[in-house]
Amino acid sequence: MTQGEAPPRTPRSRPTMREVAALAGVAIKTVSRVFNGVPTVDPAIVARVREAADKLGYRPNLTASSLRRGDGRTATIGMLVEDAANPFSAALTRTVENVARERGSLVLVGSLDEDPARERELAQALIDRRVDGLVIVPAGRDHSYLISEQRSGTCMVFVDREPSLLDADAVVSDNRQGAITAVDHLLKAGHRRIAYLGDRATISTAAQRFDGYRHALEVAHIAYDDELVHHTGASEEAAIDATRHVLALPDPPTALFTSQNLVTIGAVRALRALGRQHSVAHVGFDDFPLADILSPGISVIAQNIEQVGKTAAEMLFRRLDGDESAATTITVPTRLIERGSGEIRAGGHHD
Amino acid sequence: MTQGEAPPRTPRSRPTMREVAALAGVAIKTVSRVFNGVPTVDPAIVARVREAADKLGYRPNLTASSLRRGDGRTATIGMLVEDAANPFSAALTRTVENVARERGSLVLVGSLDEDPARERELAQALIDRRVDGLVIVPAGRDHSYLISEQRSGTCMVFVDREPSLLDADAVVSDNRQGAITAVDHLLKAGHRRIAYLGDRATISTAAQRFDGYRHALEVAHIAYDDELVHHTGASEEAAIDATRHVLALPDPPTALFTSQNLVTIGAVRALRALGRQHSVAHVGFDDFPLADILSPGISVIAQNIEQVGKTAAEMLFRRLDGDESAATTITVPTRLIERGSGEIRAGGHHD
DNA sequence: CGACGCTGAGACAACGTTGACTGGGCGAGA
DNA sequence: TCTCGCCCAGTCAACGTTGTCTCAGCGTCG
Repeated sequence: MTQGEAPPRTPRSRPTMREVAALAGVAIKTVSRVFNGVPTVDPAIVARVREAADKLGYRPNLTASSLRRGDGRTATIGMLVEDAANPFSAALTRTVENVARERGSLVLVGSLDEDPARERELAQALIDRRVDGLVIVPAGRDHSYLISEQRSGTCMVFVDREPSLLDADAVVSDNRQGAITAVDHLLKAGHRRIAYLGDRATISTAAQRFDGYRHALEVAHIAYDDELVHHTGASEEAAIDATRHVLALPDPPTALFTSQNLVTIGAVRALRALGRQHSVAHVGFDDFPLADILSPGISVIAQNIEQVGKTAAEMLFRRLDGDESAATTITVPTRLIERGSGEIRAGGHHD
Repeated sequence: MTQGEAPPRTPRSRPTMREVAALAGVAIKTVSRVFNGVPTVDPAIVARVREAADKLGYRPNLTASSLRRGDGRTATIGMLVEDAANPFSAALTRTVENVARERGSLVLVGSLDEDPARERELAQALIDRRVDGLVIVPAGRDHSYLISEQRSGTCMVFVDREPSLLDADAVVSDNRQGAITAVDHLLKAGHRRIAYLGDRATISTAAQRFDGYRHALEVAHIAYDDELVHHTGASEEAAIDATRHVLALPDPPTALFTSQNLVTIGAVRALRALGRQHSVAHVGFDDFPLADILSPGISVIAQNIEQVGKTAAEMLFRRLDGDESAATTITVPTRLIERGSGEIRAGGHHD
């Protein structure tokens, strides 16, 4: 099998309006009118054009169309998330996609892996493709590079974390209040030594949750103890180590507050490995699948991801529709889900 | 606040090469050369152009570029999955994105929700945006509508399920062999009555897994019993019902083979609700997070999603690079992960 | 019967960019 | 000194589409 044999290996490239027009015996502009649903075309000609288009397998070229069109819209929005594979990002992507679909738009996704350089690169790549707008879960702490894009008319909404050095819309969860709720819940169960295990404090959401933790302790007149606090980064292994470490202290915590998904799961693993899952109370930030099926079930502060994503996408499209009002940050409340682990009382077992 | 106040609300539209050229005092083509890294430009002019571009916040318009360019490539590929939010699709998307990124491409995603009409619509939407290629986890059973697109030069690779009525590349997991392995494993543990709970049999992967189940039983000379088989669809609730139902039979199964993720989780829930999780053996198809942390841990047939996604993306890019060889289907092996639930012996408890 | 308005279709240019070609300046070799 | 060729930047047209304008045909009304 060398190369010669394929006989009807057709033109190799996509048919254009010109070819459809030629086949239908009309002007190219008429084909354009047909595909844009302009009503002032003779039905007989519409039929002829459609037939010719079908025969050729013609599909309009939206990139050419958007280039020529007045508004230059591409009916495509960009979405930058931490990692398309993680459940939080995936759920967010899906809700944004749903809103976009209603508006006839598609979504270009990119994963940042918490790398600010990647954020810049991918944001540029999206802008170079002239997406109509951007939904960003930012990795970096300096978004001034987007100022000129914003001025050039690219709409953008930040999600989960607010923009820095840039004035733009944002939709975030109430991280601080969520953390306060979690810690209050543990305090109510009688705990006085509550450990904090969380992501790196440079990540703004982690910082807010940590702030909530400190605030709740302060209100309860409990002295802050550095030994009970570990900013581990988002990794199960590190969380396992940190959990083991705090539980091995001379005066160990009776309760854990873990402020991020993977940290929560690491803590769950460590507690089970130590056989302490029924004696150490535990509330995690972020819900996760099967949290209810473990024993004890893991109590969590759940974010309303659907509402966050939906709100963000709707904000973006409102901007695209011409809303010029001042940039806002919308805060979406979290809620506590009691499943057992957070209800273990100090100095005793859960029922 | 009516409308008049914003003072330097600049041009509102993006600067073009023309404007950069004007500011730098060169021809538009020279700007083009600079941004394309053509070496035959005086370094002093390069610097002047770059400076002008920076001052204006110029970013090249890739859609215009790809329109004019010979190959018409958009450096964008399309990816259609079942649901961007589910872990399988999300993991797949991410591996494809990784390969695409190396090639300077971005990924447009769309969720099909098992709806063939949506598959068509979204495939068309992607093609209308002139993606360079398509990675599809198909929802429908008739892909002939893609024949003309394929002939027009759009490359496509099917993932997880093979194309029907279309000759195209595919990358799939070895569903049948995986199911055989699962059932064999249960047979080895002494089980003779093994229930099958799975997705609708119209879904090809489900059909293949069911086929593996039947084959393994046949080889073991175990009569097929219709009562032990439920094609529930991919829903936890339905799986819970089906599990309860088979376990309530006069001659109930001693082991379950669940052929899909949500079905597996439903079965897990049902077994726990009945307190039977330590007496009924269980192997699921598809791994899921925290399967190891349950007790017993859930034994599964794990797909190698990363390899599937990577292989598919690489195939696609090989086609884009001009590979014209005949369409192939690549089968990626699965592997059994023993965690406890699948090792429960017939008529007894696991160690 | 002629001017007028309306309907429906084509001609032309332009969106932002790049491929193909042109042309001026300059150094080298005859 | 003249010519040839090279280097570098510019001109022009085109990618596939649509906005704007034009124009032919036809029915209407004074």
